[in-house]
Amino acid sequence: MIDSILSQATAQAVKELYGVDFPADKIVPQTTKKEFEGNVTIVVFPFLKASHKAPDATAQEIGDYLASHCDAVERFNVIKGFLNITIRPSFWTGLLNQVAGTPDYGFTPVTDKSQLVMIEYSSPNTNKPLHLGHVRNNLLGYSLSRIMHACGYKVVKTNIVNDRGIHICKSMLAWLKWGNGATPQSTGKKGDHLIGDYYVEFDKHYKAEVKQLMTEQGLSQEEAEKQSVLMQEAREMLRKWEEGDPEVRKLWRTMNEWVYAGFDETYRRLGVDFDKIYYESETYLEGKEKVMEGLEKGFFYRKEDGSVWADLTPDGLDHKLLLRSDGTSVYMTQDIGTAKLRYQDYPIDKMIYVVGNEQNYHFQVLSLLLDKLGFKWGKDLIHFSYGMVELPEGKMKSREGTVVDADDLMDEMIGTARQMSDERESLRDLSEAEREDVLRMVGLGALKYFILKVDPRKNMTFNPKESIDFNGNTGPFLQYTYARIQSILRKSQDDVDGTDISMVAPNDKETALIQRLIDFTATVADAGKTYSPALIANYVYDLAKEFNQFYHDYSILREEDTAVRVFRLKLARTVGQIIKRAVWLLGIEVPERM
RNA sequence: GGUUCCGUAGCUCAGUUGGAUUAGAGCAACAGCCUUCUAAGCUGUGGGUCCUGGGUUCGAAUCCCAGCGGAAUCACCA
Repeated sequence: MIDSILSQATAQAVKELYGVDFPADKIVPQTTKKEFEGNVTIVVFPFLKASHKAPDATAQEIGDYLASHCDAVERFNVIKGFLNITIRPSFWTGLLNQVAGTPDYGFTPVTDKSQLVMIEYSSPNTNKPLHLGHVRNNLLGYSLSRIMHACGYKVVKTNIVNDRGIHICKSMLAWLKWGNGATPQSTGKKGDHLIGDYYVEFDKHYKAEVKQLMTEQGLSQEEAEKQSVLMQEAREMLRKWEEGDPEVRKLWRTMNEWVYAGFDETYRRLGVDFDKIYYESETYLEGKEKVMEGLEKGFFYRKEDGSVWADLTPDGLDHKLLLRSDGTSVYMTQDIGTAKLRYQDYPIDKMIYVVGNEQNYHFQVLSLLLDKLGFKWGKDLIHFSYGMVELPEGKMKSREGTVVDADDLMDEMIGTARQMSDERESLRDLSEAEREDVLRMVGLGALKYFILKVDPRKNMTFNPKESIDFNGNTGPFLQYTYARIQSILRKSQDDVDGTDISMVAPNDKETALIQRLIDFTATVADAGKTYSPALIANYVYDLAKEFNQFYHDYSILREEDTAVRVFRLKLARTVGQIIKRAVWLLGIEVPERM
């Protein structure tokens, strides 16, 4: 806001002084460094070619022009090529009023004309419970959906559940053999964990069998794996499933229901949800038709053995298999199929897939294929690719039992929040239920912020022993700042909105805070353009940090001048509002006290 | 080997549409601050060849090239 006024005015100055048209949007004013006087800085080096003068002389001339032509500018100083501008006090209070008075500040409204973006995330397999890697996926996807919404898109959150295939058959087989009819009810276990246990059980017996074959019959590992009775039984089960064998289908349906009940609980606790869920069992045959269509149109070709391929060498990629020689589909074919269904269901303008970076190549190929097949959003599909979550000793490995389970992790986070709050007074007068709610918000806030503040592209390290912090650059710090602000507001007697504050001259800390509040709009827009929850996270931390410093340096309630007191209250309240809005974009809740 | 991504403090990470003698936070370490608006906070100290070497220019952690190190991927797996 202040930025655009200044860049417009500067462009005007350059035109009038030097007769050169310089695009205003190329002029990006910056916040003045703390060591120098002023609020906003314009770097004049880019204008030197137009002015044919030394940097400081150019800055001086532009400064003079701005001082006489732009109301917002009170005074300025020049250091080398840097023009530091001090904004008029009344302008600041006006800006604060504007931010405070805009209920949807920073967000672009969604209208009938808005584009529709579909975001696919989560996409679990139904043979094991969610772990830390899924948590990263879910939190990123959900936050992204809110950011896109804030940027004015209609958003459809979707989940494609991988509910069929050999992995589920393994669990089913193990359950039949060693389960003794165990159910979530009979064991008291969450359904997804129960099924996960049988998946592990299968793997254990399978490994033992292979080992036995190798030692007793002297087979190579490859041969042993081929001869494994257990694996053959699992394959047999998959074939029966595909034939629609009623027994197998019934068991499959029952066990999947258990898993879904478990997933639903995990999703609910994580605070994520979906608008539309697709099941692979319902979509995996769909892609075939599209591929055949592409074959007829000559986009693809058929090999002698009957398999269908796409030649992507003109695009710098390889040949890609689309249909096996037996006519069955592969992963890529399925993704084409779900794309088709989705496009039937929704008028998609933009598609975002939140999927780990191990599938970068897959999505490069998918984008080309969808484009060839005539999906208008295919070419520009976004693969929101994120890095893995690693443990200090390396990757998580289910075989070695080093997987960090999502449910356990959430329990631990809430447990830690409970421990820390036991030492505190501030929650004493709340009811048991209210207190638990706060602990839940804080524990999950810590987890969510920990994951979202990191650049998604990077692999991140999670150390279970040191666990996630609650101090410093963390979710609880943001929540604490918000709760502290609410506490001040509860204690204030002033009529915040009915008092005139236009004559207040803000100090440096206050102008810095107001500037940061204004920046929220640009930050949200940037986050939407670059698909980056981390941008929001780091923005809101800076804001909260700045407020806490202000809080310690200047009293608010004890300030004697009413106008100044009210101005500060309003500032604090607005900071609170923006923190709440910003962390909402991350899927983090804020408690009124903590 | 091909392609893509990453490399910043002891650790976890910001900063990358090029900007200010001094590259920022947090954690960990050390020293302070609770009769005072919530100490999950604030202040200070120590800690860096921004992987290396070139180049581009008024100016490079940021852009380009080469190299080194790490990750992912290159299946009739998903």
